Amino acid sequence: MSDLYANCCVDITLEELDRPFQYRIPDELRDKVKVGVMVKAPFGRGNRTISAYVMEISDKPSIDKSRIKDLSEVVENRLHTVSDMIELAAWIRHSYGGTMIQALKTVLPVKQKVEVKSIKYATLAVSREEALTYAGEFEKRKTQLLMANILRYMAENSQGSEDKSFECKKLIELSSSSASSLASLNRRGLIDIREERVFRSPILDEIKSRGQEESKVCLEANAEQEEIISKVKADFENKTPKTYLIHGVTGSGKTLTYIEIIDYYVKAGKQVIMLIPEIALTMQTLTRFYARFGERVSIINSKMSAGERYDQFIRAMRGEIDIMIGPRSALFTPFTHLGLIVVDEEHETSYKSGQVPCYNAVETAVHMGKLYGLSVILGSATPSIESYYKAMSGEYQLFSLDKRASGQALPKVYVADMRAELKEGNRTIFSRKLKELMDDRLAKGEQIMLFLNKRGYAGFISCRECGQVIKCPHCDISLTLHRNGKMICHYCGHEQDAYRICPKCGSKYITGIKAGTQKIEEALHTLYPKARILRMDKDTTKDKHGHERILSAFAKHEADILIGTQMIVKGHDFPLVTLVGALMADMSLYTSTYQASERTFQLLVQAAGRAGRDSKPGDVVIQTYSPDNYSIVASQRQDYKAFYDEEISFRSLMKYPPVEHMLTVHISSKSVEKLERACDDLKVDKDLRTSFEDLEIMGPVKQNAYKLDDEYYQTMYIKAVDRERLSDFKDALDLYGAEKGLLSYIYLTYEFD
DNA sequence: AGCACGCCGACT
DNA sequence: GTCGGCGTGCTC
Repeated sequence: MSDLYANCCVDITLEELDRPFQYRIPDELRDKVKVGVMVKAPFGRGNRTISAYVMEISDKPSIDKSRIKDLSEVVENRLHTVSDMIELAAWIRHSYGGTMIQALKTVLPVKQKVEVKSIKYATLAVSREEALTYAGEFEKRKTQLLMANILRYMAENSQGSEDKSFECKKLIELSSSSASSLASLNRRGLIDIREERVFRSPILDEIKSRGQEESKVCLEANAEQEEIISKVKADFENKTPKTYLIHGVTGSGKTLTYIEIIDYYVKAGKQVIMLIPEIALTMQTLTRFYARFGERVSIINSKMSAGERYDQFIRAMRGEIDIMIGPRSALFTPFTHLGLIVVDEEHETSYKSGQVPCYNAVETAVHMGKLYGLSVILGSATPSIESYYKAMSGEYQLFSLDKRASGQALPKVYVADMRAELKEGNRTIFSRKLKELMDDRLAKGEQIMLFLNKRGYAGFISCRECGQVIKCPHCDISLTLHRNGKMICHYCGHEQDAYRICPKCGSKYITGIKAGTQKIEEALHTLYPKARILRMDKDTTKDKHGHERILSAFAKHEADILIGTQMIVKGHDFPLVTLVGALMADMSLYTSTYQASERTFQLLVQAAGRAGRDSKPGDVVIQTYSPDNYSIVASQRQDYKAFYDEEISFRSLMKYPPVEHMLTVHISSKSVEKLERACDDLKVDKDLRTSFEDLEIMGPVKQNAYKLDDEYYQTMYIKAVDRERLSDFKDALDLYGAEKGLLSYIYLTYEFD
């Protein structure tokens, strides 16, 4: 019998090793080795044992037979995953970067080894004086200079505290020595090396059950909902599954629609994954699913340990459950008869992973739909521009739910023009309309939420008299004020002196805007000495459960007014809140990203949705310096379509996604000089530019936070009509870095759209 | 990443 | 000679 070979992906996260390695399958392992299984194999000169995943099995060797080693063993008792998952991992690697092993690990239901991420620390094992003596001797011998460097550095930097510890990686850098000299010192017993496990900080504990049940859940689908349900059913029966986008205003009964469709799939013997932003994983939603599907539903969340999550995956694999509900990681539940993926609140940013590979769960779900022939339903009250654009172009089928299921009216929204308030002598933070409504609610004993939009506060410059915000003439993105008195665009690098007077109206009230939740609290105290006020921001939520403590206190009506930033507008239901004030609503309009308007609109619509959830009607006051801006106007009318039309014409004019595609390249280094030299070279490199003439390449330019954690950053933006060209550019840039030998001290990270 | 190999200066 | 630090190169 001829030999069989396994092409494996080794479990070492390193660019150079990100390619298949081939091993011979020994006869006794033949029936155990399958695509997707985890194996142990000898690797490197020392034949140390490493883990690997089998990607492919073939009968011919791809390199000289003598160089191929045997697999040592198959790691059993793990979930074997179908080759589909490997294809998916390959797509994730290609689309979002990183190494294959990183992509595989996000996709495969592997019992993560309790995040064995650890940091090593070194401590002097001898006194400072002795260390210096040793260093002197090492220097004398002229051959152990690096060890001397380390000792000297440690001795000099541990004044005062005797057993100060140094992070090994940094120590090596700062004392310009090497890993082997550090190991040598350890062997000699001059230093101690201690390893400390680092646990990733879990996503804020925000899901604690609220305990209040939704009183009137409509159990019957109405005509609007029924139309969606029957259309999706029909597509399923005709075996033409599609991707659908449901645009439904708050309270229009999206969840009921999902439940009906899910029920249909489950009855047809299919399994379902439902993604929910972590923040919205409340008891309210979950109890509805339990009520309908009972034990056939499972939930995973970030509070669960790796082991608990793994157990749920095993249940899914065995077919013990039909529905998995969870955050983005639930997307990779290893169902064997998956038929449908639902993504609720699809516009939420938490669907983008923060770690490599930075996959977007919405895009990935849609891709999985195509790959495996699944129906995919995306739902939101404020769909992302990307998704709506795809719905408009016919890639997704669009459904709208325009009416509230209960027939209740949407809150009344007022816009307060803060320029007019100033002109008419009101110098306080609150507009007269907001003040009037606050008086009223406090008198009635109803609750108020004040939402301070601080998102992306980055020192942009605006005129308090006319509301003019200074923007880049090339990018239509607000300029940021730097300490040196210059205004800079960090997309294209445009730079000019800061204005002293407003270029539009000549007013001298042109400044960077400042405000904070404390200021608002103080103002409220003066205005309403008797009102009970809660403030939620970084200061008041420092301790572990600060967040929940404040929210539950407010829910119990222990306060009349809640002040906070973004964190108070998402997913919390407070039935007694009948007034929402959005202060500085336009703040997020001028962040330096092309999504500024989209974020603003979404935030305002969501904030507005907090008012009048119960029987009493709600009011909303939006305070702004730019009442004419389309995101403000559209959010006042709660008119998504109007907002979308304006926004998409802006995006196509400026060639921003989704009309065209954009790649952000972060270039970083520990050394300023090396970074600047490399970036200057890059700016003028002909080869790269001539082979990518069809792309618009901007930068590299210095970032706003130029230095971060001892690392210096510059950024490049590349725009292209075709997304594939951006992937090409990424590969070319990687190659450029490798050829010029830059990669040892310069890091490149990529971000698409 | 982590290991072995080999160069080269220093010391017996 | 030979010991050992430290840079280099490679991994099926």
